[in-house]
Amino acid sequence: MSYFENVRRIVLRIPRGRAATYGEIARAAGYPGTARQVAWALRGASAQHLPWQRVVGQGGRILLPGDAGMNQRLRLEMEGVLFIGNRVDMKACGFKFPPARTDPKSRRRTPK
DNA sequence: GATATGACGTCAT
DNA sequence: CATGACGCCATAT
Repeated sequence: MSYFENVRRIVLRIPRGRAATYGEIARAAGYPGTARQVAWALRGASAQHLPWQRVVGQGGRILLPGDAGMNQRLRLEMEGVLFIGNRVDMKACGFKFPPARTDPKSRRRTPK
């Protein structure tokens, strides 16, 4: 299992109309402190069926430079993500990842 | 193994 | 708010 695949899984669970930050994704994927690598993994995301537009920087800031950034904003607005100035309204559209469960009872799918 | 590269994050100016 | 320095770490060369 590669780093890329784990990150990919997390990104895929961001619901439509919501957004998450690189750092949050890194944490949710089990690699805290690897926000940059998340960005790296998203290169070519468009060719990977990944909702790359739902990944933004801390505070909802769009970090993609130039046209790509405009593109991202449009895509987000298209799916209903709200903006406040140049940033995503994380307060309203920030996706909270479910906390990692250690409780065996609630563990589901591929138990082993 | 050594260096270089980033769609990052945080803290200090 | 704008910069800059630094830490971070998977890949690329």
